[in-house]
Amino acid sequence: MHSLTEENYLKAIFLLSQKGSSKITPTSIAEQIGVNAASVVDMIKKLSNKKLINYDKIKGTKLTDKGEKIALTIVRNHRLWEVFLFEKLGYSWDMVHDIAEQLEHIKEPDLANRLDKFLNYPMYDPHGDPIPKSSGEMPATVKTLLSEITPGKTCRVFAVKDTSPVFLQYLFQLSVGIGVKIKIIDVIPFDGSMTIQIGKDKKTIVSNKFAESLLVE
Amino acid sequence: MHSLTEENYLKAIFLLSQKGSSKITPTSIAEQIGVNAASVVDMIKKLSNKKLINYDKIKGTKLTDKGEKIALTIVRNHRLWEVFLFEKLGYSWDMVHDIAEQLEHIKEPDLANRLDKFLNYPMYDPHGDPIPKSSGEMPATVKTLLSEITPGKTCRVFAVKDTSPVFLQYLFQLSVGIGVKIKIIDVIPFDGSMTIQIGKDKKTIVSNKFAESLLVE
DNA sequence: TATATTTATTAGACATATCTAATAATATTT
DNA sequence: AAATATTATTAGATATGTCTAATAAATATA
Repeated sequence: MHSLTEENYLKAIFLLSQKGSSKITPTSIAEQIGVNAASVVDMIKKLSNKKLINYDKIKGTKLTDKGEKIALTIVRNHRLWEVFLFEKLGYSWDMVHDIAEQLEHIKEPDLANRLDKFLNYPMYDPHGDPIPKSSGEMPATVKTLLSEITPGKTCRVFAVKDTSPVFLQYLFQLSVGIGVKIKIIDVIPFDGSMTIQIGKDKKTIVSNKFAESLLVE
Repeated sequence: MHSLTEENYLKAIFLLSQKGSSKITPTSIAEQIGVNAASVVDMIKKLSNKKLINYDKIKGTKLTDKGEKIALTIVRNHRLWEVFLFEKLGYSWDMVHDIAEQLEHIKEPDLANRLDKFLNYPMYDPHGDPIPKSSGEMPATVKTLLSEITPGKTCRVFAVKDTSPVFLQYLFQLSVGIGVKIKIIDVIPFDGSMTIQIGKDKKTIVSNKFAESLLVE
C-alpha cells in the first residue's frame, strides 16, 4: 500500500504535468509540495522502486500507468470533496482547497463514487477544474467563465460549475441549459454584473456570482 | 498542536472512561487501540508532559479538561461523519465506523458545526451513540431501540436515530413524534417486524428496520 | 573554454511512533 | 510468606519522512 506522503508526491507530479511543465525535476516537485529538494530525491528513489514513476535525469519524472491511476484517484477525491464542501456545507471557494487536501486521502474504495452520485455527478470542482471520472477519463479543461467574456461576444454554455439545487433552479427559470447561446450585452464595472441575452431575445441582468458559476466555450 | 496519533490515544482513554472502566491502565489502552503496551507507556509520558492527561500508577489515567476537550471534539467528528455516511451516502451501519475513524481527524475548526447543521442536528449516530454538542455537552446515553422492547410493554419515543427525510416523512405519516407512546402488540420472529399501537388506538405493522431506527425510553 | 551559478545527490542528524526483549514492580495464588 | 503470574517500564532497534550541510554534476555566462 502507499502512504499519504507518497500520494502527495504522485499528485504533485500529476498536477505539474497537467500544467504542461516540460520537465519535472526534483526542484519543481520540491516547490510544488513545499519540501526540501533532498527529500524529493529520496522519495523519487522510493517511488521508482515501487514502479509508480520513471525517473530519467534528462527527461525528468514521469508517472507510470500505476502511478497515474493513484494520482487520478487522489485528484478525483480532492475535487469531489471540494464540491461537497462548497455546495453542501457552504464553504467559500478559497477555503475548500485546504480541507480537501486532507479529505482526499480517506481510504475507502467506493467513497468517491458514492460522493459523486450524491453530488449529482459534477464535471467541475468549484474552481472550474475538471473532475476525473472513476474510469480515469478527464473532462476537457474548459475553464472559460461567462464572467470572462468580452461584451459584444457570444458564447455557448458548456457546463455548470455549481450544481446546487438553487442554482440549477435559477438556470431553469432563465431557460439556461447546456448548449444555450448567451450574448454579453454589457458589463457593469462596479460589481461585474452583466446584461446578457439568452438565446434569441430573452434579455436579463445577472450577477457576477452567476457569471462565475457558468462555464462557457 | 496534537498529532493524529495523540488524538487516537485521547479518544481511546475517553471511550474507556465512558464505558465505565474503573482504572485505565497502559494495558487497557493498548488493547483498545491495538498497539503494544510499551508504546502506550511512551505516549502516556508525552501526553502527561503536554498536560492532556494525568497518570497515577494507582488511579490510572485520566484526561485533563484540555485532553477531554480534544477527545470530545474527535468523538463528535466521528459520530457526525457516521451519520453523514449512513444517511447521505447510504453506507451500512457496519461500514461507517472504519471510514469515520479516518474522517474524524480532519482539521478544520468549523467543519463539525457545518456538518451538524447539514445533517439537521442529529443527537445520535447510526449506532445509537450520543453525539457530543459543540459545547461538549453529551446527550443522555439512551440506547434502547424500539426493536428491543418486549411485546406487551409500552414505551415512549425518545429520539430518532435516522434523520433522513424519507424516515422523518414516514414518522410524520404515522403521527410518530418525540414523546409519543408506543405499545408493542406483537413481534414476528421471522423478520422482526412488529405490530405496534401508536398513541391511543392507531395500530400498524412496522419493519425491523423501522424498529431499529427509533430510540425509546 | 574556463568560470560561475544553479541543480542534484549523498551523508548524517532528527522527530515520530512503533516494535521486541529484558527487567522491575505489582498482584495473585498456593 | 513464598512462589507464581501479571503488568509496567526501560533499552535498543526499526520504519518513515524530514532537514542541513557538503559535494558532485550540469548549465549558463563571461
